[in-house]
Amino acid sequence: MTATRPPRADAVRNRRLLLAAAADEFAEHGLDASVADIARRAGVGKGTVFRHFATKDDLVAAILTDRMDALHHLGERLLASGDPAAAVREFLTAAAAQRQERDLSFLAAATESMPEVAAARDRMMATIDAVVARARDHGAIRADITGTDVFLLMCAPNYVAGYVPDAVPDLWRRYLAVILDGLSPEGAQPLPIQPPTLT
Amino acid sequence: MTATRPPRADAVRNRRLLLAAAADEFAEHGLDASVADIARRAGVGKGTVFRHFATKDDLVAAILTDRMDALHHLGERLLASGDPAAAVREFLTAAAAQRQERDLSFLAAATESMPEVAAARDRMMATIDAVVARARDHGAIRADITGTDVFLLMCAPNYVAGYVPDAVPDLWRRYLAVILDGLSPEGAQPLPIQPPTLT
DNA sequence: TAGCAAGTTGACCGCGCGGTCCGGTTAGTG
DNA sequence: CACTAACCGGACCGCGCGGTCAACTTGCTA
Repeated sequence: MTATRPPRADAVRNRRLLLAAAADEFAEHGLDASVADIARRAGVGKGTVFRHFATKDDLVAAILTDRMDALHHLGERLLASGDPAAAVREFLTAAAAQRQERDLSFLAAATESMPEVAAARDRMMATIDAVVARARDHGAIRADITGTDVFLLMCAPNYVAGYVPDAVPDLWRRYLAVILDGLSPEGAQPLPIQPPTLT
Repeated sequence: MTATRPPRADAVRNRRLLLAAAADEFAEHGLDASVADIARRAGVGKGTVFRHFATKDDLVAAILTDRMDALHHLGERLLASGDPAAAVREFLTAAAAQRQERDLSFLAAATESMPEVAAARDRMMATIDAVVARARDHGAIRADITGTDVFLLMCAPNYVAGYVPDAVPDLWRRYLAVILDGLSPEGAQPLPIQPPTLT
């Protein structure tokens, strides 16, 4: 048996500091944020970064899985609540709000092949599927929309709003509203092209 | 007076080769595509790149202005044609098709501060404003949508479709249809947040 | 066809990156 | 309290980048 000791207190603290600093640094400078800057921001040496995360990609993966799991848990809570239509609306709103605070969506492309990230995404996808299926069954959203569609459309409001130079706070709400109108059964035209499946 | 000679024939050819090679290389490797690779792909030396474009950013700017001007001219043609609703639909379809062939939308962020790019964007924006205003006046799209809104929403279908791993051709059409339904007056809920203005 | 400005080339430069490594430090244990 | 394994820090490495330059080649003109 590998009876591993619990990690030292400072190691736990530094790991948390590093994740926070990295999220901030990536949000400000994109994927090009340097490991040295992240270490400086966290107040530790560069070597400490690589002790906790073998490569820069592993660090990115850790941030992403944390964020996706947060949405996963939110989805489960919404499923337990009553209103199927509100659940979809609130899920998409929360996802956009998370991205508004710190837009890290570009990190997804960099780590799509890492199994831990894929697993977290699958967990989140399963929850979205459930939320969307329930709303569809209640006629709260159009019949030809799948969970995968909603997953893909999730990031669009922030992406769109991000093109405005001096960040208008909450502008994403405007485009989320447009997309929600597009998802509603009212006045829906038939969709071309079959819905996609992931992996 | 500065009576400049016309450029030499090989210089004109190389400039064209470089723009094409750079567009391909950026589409494949993102903004990180190296100048050396672009030169190799165009079949010229690295020095030649910097003779035509003072910096890598200038090269990016040249590609972007070309593409935006193409859409600008399309918009003008659509304005001359009859159907206001079809004009919006066709403009957005063409914009998405351009991005489908080679997605270079990420280049915009890198050069947003360059005046020549801003000028090309403003030309395109003016055309979009006209196309959207005409459609709005005819009741073809909802009353609370502006040209800037459409400009911002333009890239969303490709962005959304781009998250699917093994590129489903024309998947963007599905999400363009969702957004077009969201832009239609039918079943439109009031939008939160005022429409943005650029610069 | 002679002359030359314009164009081309690839070796070269400095820089900052991701990642390594080892000597010094410190938190937890018996 | 003394010991030690885990942890930390930052100098260091090799690499590939954007950009420069001086020697060479070539399309145009008179």
